Amino acid sequence: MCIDRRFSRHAWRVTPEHARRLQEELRHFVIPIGTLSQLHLVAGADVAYDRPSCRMFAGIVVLQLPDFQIVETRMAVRQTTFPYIPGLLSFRETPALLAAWKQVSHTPDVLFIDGHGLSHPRRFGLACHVGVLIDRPVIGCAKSRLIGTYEEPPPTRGSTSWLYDETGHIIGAVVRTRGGTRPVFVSVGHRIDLQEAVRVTLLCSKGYRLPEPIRQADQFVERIKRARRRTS
DNA sequence: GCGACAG
DNA sequence: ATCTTGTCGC
Repeated sequence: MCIDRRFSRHAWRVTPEHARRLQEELRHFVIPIGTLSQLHLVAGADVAYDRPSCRMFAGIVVLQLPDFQIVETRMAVRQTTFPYIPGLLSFRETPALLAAWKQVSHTPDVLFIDGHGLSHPRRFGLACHVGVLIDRPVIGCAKSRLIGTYEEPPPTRGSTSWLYDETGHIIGAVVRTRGGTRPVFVSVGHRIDLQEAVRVTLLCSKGYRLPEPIRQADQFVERIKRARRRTS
């Protein structure tokens, strides 16, 4: 029986209440400023789940610019130990992502994470959590909204609009990385400002909706999962 | 109580 | 995220 089913019955180390308290504590360590002095190596991180075995496959792919050639791929497998709860995603995926990160030898100039950063209920989404722990520039790039309001950006590639919180403060950007398709939600993860995050996201978008680093990480973990689906 | 809700 | 084949459209 996997953790998602045990959830309603009992036992984990960190309860949702505790997790939220930790986010309120850790949010103060996020550095929402900074620009990249160079952009030679970029990386993307993502996680895939295998329902039946309750395992998760975290992967990190490092690419070199300007050709986007893959220079390194690393992965880690972990048993799922925390349920998916909107706003607490990092407590589910961070352990596996960190395990994969520790194996990376080509330290990238920036890391793209598949999820939100500051555009989060407590301003501490997955991108911030991972960013603070590895203390490296991280950009949060999510495929859908978690919180905030925004106006649909023009349908042409490169157009953007801001994402605001209930107070009217900017917490992220809605970016059209490709014409004719839904935009992505970019936010600060760590050690980079929003403007720079948007700029780099567009620079790394190679004709697809998802920035190339994340798209590659996506395919990578998907392949790993299929290849190991029958092993235990 | 009702609707929203990253992956 | 995952379950899943073909199909409509640029």
